Amino acid sequence: MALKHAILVSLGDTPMSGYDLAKHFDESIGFFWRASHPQIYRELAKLREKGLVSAEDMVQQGRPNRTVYTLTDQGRDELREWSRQPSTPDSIKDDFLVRLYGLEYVDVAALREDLQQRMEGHRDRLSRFSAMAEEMKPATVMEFGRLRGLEIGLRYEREWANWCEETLAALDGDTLESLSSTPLKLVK
Amino acid sequence: MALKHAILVSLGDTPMSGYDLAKHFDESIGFFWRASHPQIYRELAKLREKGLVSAEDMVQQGRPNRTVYTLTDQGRDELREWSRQPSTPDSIKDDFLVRLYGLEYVDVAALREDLQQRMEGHRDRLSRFSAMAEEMKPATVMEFGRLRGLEIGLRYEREWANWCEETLAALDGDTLESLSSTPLKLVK
DNA sequence: TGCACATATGTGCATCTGCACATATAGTCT
DNA sequence: AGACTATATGTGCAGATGCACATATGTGCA
Repeated sequence: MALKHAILVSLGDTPMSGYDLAKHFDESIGFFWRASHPQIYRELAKLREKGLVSAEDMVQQGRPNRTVYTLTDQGRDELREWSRQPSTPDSIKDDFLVRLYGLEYVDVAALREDLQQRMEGHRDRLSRFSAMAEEMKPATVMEFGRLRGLEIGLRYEREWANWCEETLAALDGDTLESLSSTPLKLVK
Repeated sequence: MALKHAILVSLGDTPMSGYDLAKHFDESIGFFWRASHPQIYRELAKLREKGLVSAEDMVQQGRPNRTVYTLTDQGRDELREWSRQPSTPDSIKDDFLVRLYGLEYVDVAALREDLQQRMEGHRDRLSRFSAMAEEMKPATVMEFGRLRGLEIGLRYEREWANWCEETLAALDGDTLESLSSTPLKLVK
């Protein structure tokens, strides 16, 4: 469970409110670990109880008050402890690939639409990541790590975008029509 | 939720028991959607109740009896219905990348170990996938879809393996030592 | 005045998921 | 005879997750 740790790391950069964190997850660290705001608020409450973060109420004029959380030394210790455990292997869970796996049972027109959407998403992120990576000149250990993270994100998006394009071309062309539609039988 | 649909598609290939399905998930479709055996048995019970699969008890000699499940026409309809909904965007949840993002707080020796492990895993799967892809000569629509799935899996593993190697080299070299260890401050 | 919107923080509920544990049959190995 | 392995199917529980909904403040706009 890295939501906890993603929050701790984020708060290590700078103290933040739950609201800030939610936005931060939407923008930067969210590529590695997504989280919704209720999830974040709930987790913050737990972290506070355990003393891994400290909380301070900030009065604001013109806007509702905020509770700003700060990483504690205990939180830092927890991060180090956690980093000594082996990471859980990455596991893909992709709706779309399950459809492709069962292509015979699927509405191909809808799949094509979906694929188009995906491709655009991957291209968007690819260009955003490329721009970000070019700006980064790592001067600290942390920045080095983040650039490496950006780098795998970039490659991930690039491969997906290309794959979508190729797959779309194959689906639009006569590839499908040339194939038998007989469901395959697995050998026992 | 594609576990349901991953099961339906699998049963479309050939009727299977829960035990068979669990193995099948470990081997083939599991690259797109992982599932443990309790999860599969529970899901099967639900699918049966809804009439999306039918069940038949098979008496075996020398081994415990099995319940074999078959995809029904209703199940096929459900798959088509499902395929018309847009797929849920793929979301990465990676422990390891969160650590890299918070590199300053992390035990780098442990991270290196972890990275080595990862690289080996990716290389293993890469060579397995390559071998599988070379054997495949798609003759049906279904096989075409599965080859495309294998193709993205292959690229995914290749990029990860390369990235691991590069990152490991950077961590083993003097890259880190040349960097300041001052935690970066984010601009507000 | 009324309404939508951004900020800010939550609760409630249904499911998904992972992990440990339970149970039963039959073959193999020492 | 006892232990181990493979086959086969589950239960129980805790934690993660997603989604809808609730609530409060202040600004801008028609």
